[in-house]
Amino acid sequence: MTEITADNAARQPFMPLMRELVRSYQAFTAYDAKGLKPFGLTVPQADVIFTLGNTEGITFKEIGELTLTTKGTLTGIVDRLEARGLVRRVQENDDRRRTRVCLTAKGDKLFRGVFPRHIRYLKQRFDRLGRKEREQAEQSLRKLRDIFD
Amino acid sequence: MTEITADNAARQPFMPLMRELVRSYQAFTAYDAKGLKPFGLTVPQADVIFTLGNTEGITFKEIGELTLTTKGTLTGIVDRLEARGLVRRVQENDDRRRTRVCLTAKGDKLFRGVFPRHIRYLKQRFDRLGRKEREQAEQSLRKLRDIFD
DNA sequence: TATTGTTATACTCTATAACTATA
DNA sequence: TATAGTTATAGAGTATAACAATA
Repeated sequence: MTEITADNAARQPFMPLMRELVRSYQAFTAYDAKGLKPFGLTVPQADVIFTLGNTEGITFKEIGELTLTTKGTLTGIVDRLEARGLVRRVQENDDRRRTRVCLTAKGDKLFRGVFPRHIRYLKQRFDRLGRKEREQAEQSLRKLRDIFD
Repeated sequence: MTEITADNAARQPFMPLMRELVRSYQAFTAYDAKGLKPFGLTVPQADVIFTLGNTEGITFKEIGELTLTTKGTLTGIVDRLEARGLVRRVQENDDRRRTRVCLTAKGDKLFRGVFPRHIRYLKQRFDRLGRKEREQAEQSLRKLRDIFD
């Protein structure tokens, strides 16, 4: 058990794993963002649109839980989507504190046009992994997530 | 080979892997940012400070390559670190287009104080993985990165 | 001409905390 | 009192492209 100093810290056995996690996410998200850009969507915006797709609308709270976005941030994202006419806010009647966010017709049209195309775009890369590799990666990432949750 | 539509897209076999990649990174980076906050460092700022540690200074170009940050963004990050007296810019003599960024004495002190502590903080969590799991995760993430590079 | 880094623009996202209205 | 969402504050990071200095 040697002490951790500034000089030897970088040699901790988990450092390569941490680096790979960060760099692989950066590489993925850059590719993801690039594919969404032509549709005028940022990654967090697309996350919301894709979450709302094929639903009757979801409350802010639920969207926040699904996308790991805090409520203040989500208000801004939804504001921008609403300004573009892609979603609308609907007050719930049974509990008037709640607001459901729904895709508009225009938003649904975008969802149906963009989502499958974007999935194909991502699939091009993910398909370079074999089934076994994919399952292995999925399992490893799940463990990694558990560590930090 | 069925067509990908908005309705079945979410059932593509790579979707769980993608979700795990994003969520595990989000969980990690939230923990990471929380540990850096008391030192007044953001994640990208710490990335730069840690990259500069134990070096004689590195050029913008190299830092950008190591941290995957574009030059315009890096200028801003370095500006903020310089304003706090943690780094300084040094013009290179052999090629005067290049600027090396170095830790100041204050920056080095911060590096030596924060880096080992932060590594221990991260290690607490990463050590919950066994050696085998860690190596497996590292290997999977490397493959994942290759796909998007 | 090509490269290094800066500047300008214009946003988007972020955390945080106080606030409003409902329950 | 607690919860859902908004607002206010104050950055920080981002992409992009034009730019200056140097090679």
